[in-house]
Amino acid sequence: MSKSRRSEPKESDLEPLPIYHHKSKLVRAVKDSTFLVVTGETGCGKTTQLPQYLHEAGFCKKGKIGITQPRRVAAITVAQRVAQEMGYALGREVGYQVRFDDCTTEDTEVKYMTDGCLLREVLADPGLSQYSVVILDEVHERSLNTDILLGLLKKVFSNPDKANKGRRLPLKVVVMSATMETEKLSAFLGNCPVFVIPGRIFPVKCSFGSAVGPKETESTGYVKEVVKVALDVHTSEMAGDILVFLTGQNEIERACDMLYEKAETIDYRYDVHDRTVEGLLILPLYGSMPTDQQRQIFQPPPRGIRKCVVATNIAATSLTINGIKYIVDSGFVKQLNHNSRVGLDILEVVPISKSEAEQRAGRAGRTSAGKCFRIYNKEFWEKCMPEYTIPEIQRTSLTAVVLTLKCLGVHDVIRFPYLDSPEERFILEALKQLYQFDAIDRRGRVTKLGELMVEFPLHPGLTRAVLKASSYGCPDVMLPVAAMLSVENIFIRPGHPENQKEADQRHRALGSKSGGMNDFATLLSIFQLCKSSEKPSAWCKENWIHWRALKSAFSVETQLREILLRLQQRSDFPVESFDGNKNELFRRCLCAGYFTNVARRSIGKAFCTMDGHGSMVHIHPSSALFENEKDLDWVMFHDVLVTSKVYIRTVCPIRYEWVKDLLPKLHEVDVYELSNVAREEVTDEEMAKWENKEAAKRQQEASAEEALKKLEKRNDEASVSDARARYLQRKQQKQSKTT
DNA sequence: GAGCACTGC
Repeated sequence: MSKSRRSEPKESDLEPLPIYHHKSKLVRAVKDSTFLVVTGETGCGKTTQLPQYLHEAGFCKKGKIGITQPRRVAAITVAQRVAQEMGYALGREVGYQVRFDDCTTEDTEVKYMTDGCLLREVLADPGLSQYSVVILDEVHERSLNTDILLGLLKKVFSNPDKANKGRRLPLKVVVMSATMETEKLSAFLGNCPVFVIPGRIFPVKCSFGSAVGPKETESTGYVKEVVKVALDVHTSEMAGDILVFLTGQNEIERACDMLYEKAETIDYRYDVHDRTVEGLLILPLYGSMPTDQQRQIFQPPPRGIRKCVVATNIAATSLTINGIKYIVDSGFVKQLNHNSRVGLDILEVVPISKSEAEQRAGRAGRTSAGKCFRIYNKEFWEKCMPEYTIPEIQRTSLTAVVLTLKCLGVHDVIRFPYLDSPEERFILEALKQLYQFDAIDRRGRVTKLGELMVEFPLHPGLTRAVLKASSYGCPDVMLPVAAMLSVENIFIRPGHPENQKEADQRHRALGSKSGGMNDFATLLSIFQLCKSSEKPSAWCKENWIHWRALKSAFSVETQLREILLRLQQRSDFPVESFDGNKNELFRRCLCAGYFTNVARRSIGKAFCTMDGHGSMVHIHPSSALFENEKDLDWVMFHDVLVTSKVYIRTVCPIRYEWVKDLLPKLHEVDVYELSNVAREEVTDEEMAKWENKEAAKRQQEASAEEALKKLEKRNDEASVSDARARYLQRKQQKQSKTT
């Protein structure tokens, strides 16, 4: 470990990284206070260099340096590079840990990891006693896990004397962010010092278009506009590749078709500023694309050909393409938002934030100066685009988060120090759901079951079903289903109608192989058929199944099985017995996790949900139960999709008797009481008062049947029908545009 | 009668 080896910048570039000039001051700043905010644009070297400086300064003598990243690939590639720069073998002194891949040893001193991994570590060791420094990187991205870690570290180490008691070395916390919101971060961490490192990126000139105004938003056909602008760039700008931002697979394929058609009609050999642009290489890019196809994006185009990549937001942070000089920004993104009023996750197209627009523009300035063409106008920028993207913690279901916090001893989850607090009703909804799952009791305390549940990297409903099945001794049927439901969509639905027909037929056939009336059983049988087939990847191709998704389902299932085995060795693991038929047992176990997702047959083909909102829903055409509704009364479903109708997807029939005892639980909890419980420890007297009130209320709502009638009357589907109305309006406008 | 962005444990 010679000092000189590490103290020189190892970049092959002649110019040292900007951070190099601040080395000694930076190390001093870390030593001087518990919290430090470091800010610097991409390319300043903070992610790779700071841990090396701290290592050299002796921070690893009594603990590790841990650096979190929001993405797996980033954690792995950065660790590789740092190991190389320090002259160590990866996995020894410098290592990384991500799910399914732990490349560290006990002696690892500098450890890169995903934020989710560190959160898991905190659950096992809340004081992070192994670390001398924890660095949270990319904090400006506001990922759910990073936000929670930030709150936890603040809560624990705001009182460093107390928190560092018994530690060999006081813990240092460094929070790294691109330039935005640094004052806010510093204020959050008790006005801690901020260290600014200049960046090393090239200027990007941005211009606004005229196509999209605030009143038009997504209905204007921005796809067409984006295509037009991209072609303009192609025919009038100097050499350099183009990156176009759109929102989804469908749009991207449409845009590529249009570009292809129009680029063909362009007279080849365009004379642009004395350079010859011969043609355009059009490449789509989105997450569910096969990986080898994704790789093509990175190859330089043939001589004289301009590359035009049409991508989702995947190109904003996850993938970096070299040679991009021009950005065409649609101004929209597809985002999953949780709606607590109806208890649904709704995937919708929304305008991006100003900070996100800057991020997109920045993609053109990585290797040289660039240009960014925004298709929307200045008015749209000012009136429709928020300053910053709403952080994930404010637009996601918090059930799992609240359980995690409670297990970490954070009783008052409402007044937890969030950098940005979620709305109280999101938290109340989470508390209610945890209570329904028996994960917390009426006093808001974690139950034994809750302690088991937090161990699983799954949505709490899935975990509940897995634990139920395990207590009945049949985890083998539930683990694969839970795994299949927690990975990305496994069904391929191609764009071309002929292939579509074939894919649909294949999927339907897989459904009937498993009995024909249970989508969960279909998932189980796909898992088993593929696993036992001789050539699983060929089997997937034949059946229009995503092999990549299925592979990850296999790994998830293995992981879940290991966790379960470990937990079953505990003496208090629940054991129950059942002597009905297996098919029924399977569905009953699912109900334990999904009794909130139960619907009863209503007028026509519609079903009415029992979740307290009484929304009208329809079975999705991809379900095996579709068009077999006649004999159905009660069904249970996994997820909801809002498009032309409100659809439930992944469905199976159930019997009312199975959920009869669970349904009252949907109505008995008064969330406001629960929130008071969450705020403070209640006395026995208060508790008794509350329980009396609850009992009286239960008497009033004598049966679930009655509650059901009430619900059907309430017909409280306002938000859903709003969303549906917007969708129909958009569709209509789109149609009128095309005719 | 079909409209799924991206992460992460």
